[in-house]
Amino acid sequence: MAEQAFGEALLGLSHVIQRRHTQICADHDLTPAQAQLLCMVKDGPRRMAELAASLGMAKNALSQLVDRTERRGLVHRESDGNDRRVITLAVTAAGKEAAEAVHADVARRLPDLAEGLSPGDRRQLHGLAASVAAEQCPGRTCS
Amino acid sequence: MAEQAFGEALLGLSHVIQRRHTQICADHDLTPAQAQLLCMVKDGPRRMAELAASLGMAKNALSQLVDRTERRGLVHRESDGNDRRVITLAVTAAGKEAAEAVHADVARRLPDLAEGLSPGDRRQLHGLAASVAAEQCPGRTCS
DNA sequence: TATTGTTATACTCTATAACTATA
DNA sequence: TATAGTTATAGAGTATAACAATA
Repeated sequence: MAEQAFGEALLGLSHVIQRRHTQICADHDLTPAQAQLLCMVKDGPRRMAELAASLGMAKNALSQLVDRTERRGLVHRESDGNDRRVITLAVTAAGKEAAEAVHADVARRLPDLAEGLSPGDRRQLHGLAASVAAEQCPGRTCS
Repeated sequence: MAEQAFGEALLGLSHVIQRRHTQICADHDLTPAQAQLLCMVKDGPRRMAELAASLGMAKNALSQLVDRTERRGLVHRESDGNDRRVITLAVTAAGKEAAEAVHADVARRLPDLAEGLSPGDRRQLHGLAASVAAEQCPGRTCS
């Protein structure tokens, strides 16, 4: 068994997680980007600028992602009224349903990746992953 | 501090790793896909079909990735001689240099993500990540 | 003038289907 | 006929730059 450096091990873990997540999203006819967007608006409308910042993407990239997601009937743009420059994004009923289905499936199927570990090791990994993610990217609990 | 489910914690960890890796690749003027390709051919030529299987992508998708990478002067196609259908892919000098630079940078900078952990926790995470990655995706040690 | 969001354009990545050349 | 690889086409994602409307 080759000694694998820490960096490579993290990268390998990330790859298997990403691959499984993409599959889960695809099973619900979603791309990962759209699933993430839905997750952030499923509990109430949010401004475009706020979403772009949370997603770590430029506002124009978000605008294009929203275009595609809106075309699928999963979200819709709304005017805010007070400031007429502002657009808020809300989920549709179909979007909310999809978001919750993916979220449940992530919780159910992603942990399978660690099925080869002992229960104690799984708990360890759970805690360490949460700790690193929280430190590097605070306020980002999304499927 | 919100209780984060295991699936969400894994996803959060994967996101921060992926983001950092993409940045490291970009610092060397590479995309993650191209860096991965370079990594697989940097120690000797490989057949297209073999590469496609290793990368988990269809052979036509690989052909296109190779097109872009070859256009940048990082790899080049060679005929195998024996079977004239076969094409082998080799790195150029520039490609080899880039591959090794990225590889070194991954080893140097990716572990920083875990800098908030104790040395013991880092060792734990290292072992657990390597174990899960090896089980889910054997033979895949690549930057 | 500064801010919010969009449009235009370009490039990467990946997928499906149809294709060429060799075996 | 089967295999190795390519080409055509399309859609998703993201980036930069220029733009429109509102404050």
